[in-house]
Amino acid sequence: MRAGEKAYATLRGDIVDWRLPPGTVLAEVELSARLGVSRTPVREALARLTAEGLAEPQSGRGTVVSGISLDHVEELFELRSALECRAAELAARNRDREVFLELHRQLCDAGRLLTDQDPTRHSYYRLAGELDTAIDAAAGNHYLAQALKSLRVHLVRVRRLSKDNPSRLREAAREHGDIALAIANGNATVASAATTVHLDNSLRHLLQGGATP
Amino acid sequence: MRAGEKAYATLRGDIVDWRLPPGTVLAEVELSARLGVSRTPVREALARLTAEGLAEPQSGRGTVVSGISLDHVEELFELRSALECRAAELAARNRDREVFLELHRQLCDAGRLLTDQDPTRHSYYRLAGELDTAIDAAAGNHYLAQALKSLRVHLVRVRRLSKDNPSRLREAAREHGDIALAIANGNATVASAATTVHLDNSLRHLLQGGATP
DNA sequence: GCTCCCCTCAGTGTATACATAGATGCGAAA
DNA sequence: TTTCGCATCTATGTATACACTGAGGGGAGC
Repeated sequence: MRAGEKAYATLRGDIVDWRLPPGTVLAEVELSARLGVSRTPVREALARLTAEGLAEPQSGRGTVVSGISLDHVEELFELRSALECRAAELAARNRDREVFLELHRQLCDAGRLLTDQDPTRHSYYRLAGELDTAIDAAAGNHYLAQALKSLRVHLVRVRRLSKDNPSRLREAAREHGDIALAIANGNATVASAATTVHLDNSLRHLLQGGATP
Repeated sequence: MRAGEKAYATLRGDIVDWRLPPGTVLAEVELSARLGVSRTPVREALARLTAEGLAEPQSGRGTVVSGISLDHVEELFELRSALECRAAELAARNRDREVFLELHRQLCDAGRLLTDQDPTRHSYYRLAGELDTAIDAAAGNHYLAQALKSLRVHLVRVRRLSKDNPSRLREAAREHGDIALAIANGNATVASAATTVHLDNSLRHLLQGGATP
């Protein structure tokens, strides 16, 4: 792997997983020593992180990990809602019916995924991610997919703001199932509405300190 | 101005104004010679352009100006519609009534701006830009504004795909006036609907080879 | 004559040296 | 004692040298 790519991936992971909390100073010389590469690829990585909004230039000198708080979450969800509702509408028009029926079946059955001893909820989040991927693919819009991709980075960070809550995750799985079913049925209006409902529930639980996938 | 900033601004302008058409190879050594800076700031500029989608890595080696065609325009407008409709709704809720009433007045009077001998339609596009800025500010959503900002770069490129059409511009001004009025009235539903109508008209005229601001 | 392999070269990837600007701390003066 | 100014220093901005990879062309073999 290229050194610049490695530096970027490492820093991005560290920021998203809160190993580098907001406000952390990203000094080029220190990072190049820690990551074992020279300053040039580190600079490239910092530029990419800044473009994504994960880092910010600090008063014209230096770079710091960008802050994210519950104040920002409402704005983030407003954008998310706009993008995901539209994606769901487009997906409902162009979808492969069988794909979303299968996702619907799996999501209805997701309760089992949450009863086992998987503390990271890995299998659940993977299924939710598959729904996102399927919607992006069915929507067939490169620009929309790109906008959603850059948005999801921030959403992963936000997820760490609060603890997972099994009962909320089960509700969320059901809501995801509603979305998948509406898309399978080719009903754009219902798909958009189900997405709106899901995001509103997620946001409220998140602001209450509950779980919000 | 910093060399990297200068290189970025120059290349960005050249790409947006079609002086560097899609497919143009952006070679680091050639650019550093042409721009009078070393390869380091050129690399920084190319990285930023790639992140914005104005340039693309070519088969793992080199960078080329990204293509944009009428095939992409529909996708671009789909994303634009999702973002601008939501922005209009938010603006309608939080707006300063007087600001948008004033914009409405100016837009209703925009016919005069188009009758004079301004071939670049500078004064008209400036007014349209003021409406965009006012909506972004009233919406009060940093993430949404950022998404719209990165989208508008591509829209400027698209504008060059077709010639300006005075009669379409006059219609567009009226549509903009409708949007401003709905926002001034605090009616989110109408603001969103007016935006949808405006974008649909713009897209259809663009695809017919007419003007589309 | 065609195809495959090797050599060359061009251009990117990385490292490092040097320039420069902003910040910080210390000292002096009011 | 406090404030202002200067010096120093640290971290970034830029340039350049070197390494390496991938592509393209030419030659040889089948």
